[in-house]
This record gives sequence, C-alpha cells and structure tokens, in this order.
Amino acid sequence: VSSTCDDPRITAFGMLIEAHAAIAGAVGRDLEEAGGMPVAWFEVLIRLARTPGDRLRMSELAGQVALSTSGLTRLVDRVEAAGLIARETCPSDRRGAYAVLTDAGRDALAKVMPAHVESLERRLVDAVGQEGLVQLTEHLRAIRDANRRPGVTFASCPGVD
Amino acid sequence: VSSTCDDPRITAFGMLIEAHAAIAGAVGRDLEEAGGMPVAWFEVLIRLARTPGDRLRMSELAGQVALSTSGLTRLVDRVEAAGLIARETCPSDRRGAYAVLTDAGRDALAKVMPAHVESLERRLVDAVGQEGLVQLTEHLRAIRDANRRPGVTFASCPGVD
DNA sequence: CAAGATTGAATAGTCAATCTTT
DNA sequence: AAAGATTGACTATTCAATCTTG
Repeated sequence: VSSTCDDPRITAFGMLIEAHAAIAGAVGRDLEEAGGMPVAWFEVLIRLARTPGDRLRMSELAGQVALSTSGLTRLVDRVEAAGLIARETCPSDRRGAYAVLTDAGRDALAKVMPAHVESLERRLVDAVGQEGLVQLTEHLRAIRDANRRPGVTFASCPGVD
Repeated sequence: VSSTCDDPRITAFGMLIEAHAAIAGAVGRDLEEAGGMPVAWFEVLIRLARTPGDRLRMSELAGQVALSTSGLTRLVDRVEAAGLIARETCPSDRRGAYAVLTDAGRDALAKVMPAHVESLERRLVDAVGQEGLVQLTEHLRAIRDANRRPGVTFASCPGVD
C-alpha cells in the first residue's frame, strides 16, 4: 500500500498544509495578544498600506488575501465596523468599490507592527534562516502564480504584488 | 508608512497564505473532479494509509491534518459515514479511539491517487522544479516543527511524521 | 481530577443567485 | 448581457463545556 504514499510530491503538499496551519495559528495568537486583531484583519490592513493611495478594489483585495469575493465582502464589513477601513465608490466606474485605510487603521497597523515582525522573526526566520527565507518566498511565489484562480485575473491597479 | 510594509518577513508570510490558498484550492478542485473527494478526506485517508496498521489515534490525526480535535471529530464523522474509515476503541485505554482505514477507503485512495499525483506534478513540481521541491519541503517541515501547537505534543504511536 | 473524545453555540467561509452599472 | 459587489442558504471550523475512563 505504502509505495506511492511516500511520494515526495504528496509529502510536500501535506507539509504545506501543516506548516501553513501551524504558523498561521501561532502568529495569529501572537497578534491577538499584541493588538487584539485577527490575522485576517492584519492582512487586509497591510495590503492596503502597501498600495499608493492606501486603497484597493474589492476584487483585487480578495485575490490578495486569498478569499472569494463574497468572503471578502464580509471580512471588509467587520473591519469597517471596527473603523479601521472604509468603503468608497469608484468614481470612474460606479459598480466598483474601494476599500480604503482610515487613520485609525493606519494607527492600529503601526501599533501591532513591531510585535508582529518580532513574531515572524522568531517563528519564520529562526526556523528557516535568512537565506532560507528568500528561497522559500520565491518558491511560494512561483506556486501562487502557477495556481491563481481562473476568475481572479484582474489587471487594473498598479501591480504591487 | 511603507517602510516596514515591505519587510521580507511580512512578504514571506503573506506569500505562504496566498500560495497555500491557491494550490489547496486548485488541487482540491482537481480531486473533486477526479474522485469526487474533498481534499480534507484525502488527507485523512493518506495519513492512515501511511501508518502501520492503517490506524491513528484521533488526537494524533488531528495534529497531522491541522485541525482541532473537535474539528477532526466532525471530519471523521463525515468520512466514516461515507464508509471510507471506521472508528475503533483503543483496547489498552478505553478513553481513546482509533480511526482505521476500511477496505473501501483503501480502494478509494488507490482510485484517486494517480490523478492526484499528476495534479501535484503539474501544480507543484512544474512551479518550483525537482530541486525546489526538496528545498521547499525541508523549509516547510522546519516551520511546522518550530510552531507545533502547545497542546498537540502527543508522543504515542510510532512517529511516521 | 487529568486526559481523550465528543457535543453545543457561535463564527467565518463557500457557491449560487441577485442587484446595479457598463 | 457581462462585470463588480453583495446577499441568502449552507458547510466547515473553532472555543468552551461535557462525558467517560484512568
């Protein structure tokens, strides 16, 4: 039975699932402690902060945080209710909406950032090393790019991956 | 604002989230097509098939598939209802339960395996290469090991990572 | 009373259908 | 009629509480 079970591809895939769950869980707990913020919220805030104008279209943001558009709508609902982001209708295309970082959101982000970076240093860099971090990032980027969702092409907004 | 936002540690973490979602989604869709089986079911079956006796304690299995014990209880409920695994009480400690692969489960696994491996070859190996796959696996293993959940130590059952 | 597993209540996510604008 | 976003119905997961056995 076991012949194909130890296939390196299957092992790699299983490891991706385990590693993701382990570190997302651990970093999430760190973040809750530090700033009382779910890791999904942080991902939204940081993606916005990285973008010129501190704003991103809903679809684009959905792709970046790896959620369906409906999942993102609900996540944005929650973060907006907390006052950390706001919605703005796109002036040039009134079907579209932007999620925009508020001042409170910028502050919240700045507040948790040091603890978060320290958490990542400990949980990520200590595990794989400086050099490993670079390798790992490139591999993961290749995997992401090779497996983007069919629908989520969306090429507007300047590409700040 | 943007200074710390492009920190390589933050980028790496974000990439892990995106890559995981992208490939888990894609492979999951492939698997549904091929064998009509959710990827979570496959993860359960393969972990059992890799173990001597084709059985694993509930807690141990929970750790391996990256679920809480209650999450695993429910997943096992579903897979058991489909007849692919069965529960057995542990003879030496009647608090504990084993999840055991059934013949039907072994068959189902064998049936989807070729398509699954082909899917991984395309989506994983084509993206990072043969050599990359090995590097990636080791990095992920390091991350997993460095961030195991506090409660999920559980040292019984022979260790077939 | 601690450990292993399960259950209840609550949360977050998905897919399919809908609404608005192009 | 297609694109962007939202909503409704449903599924899967978690945390906290419970039950059983050691």
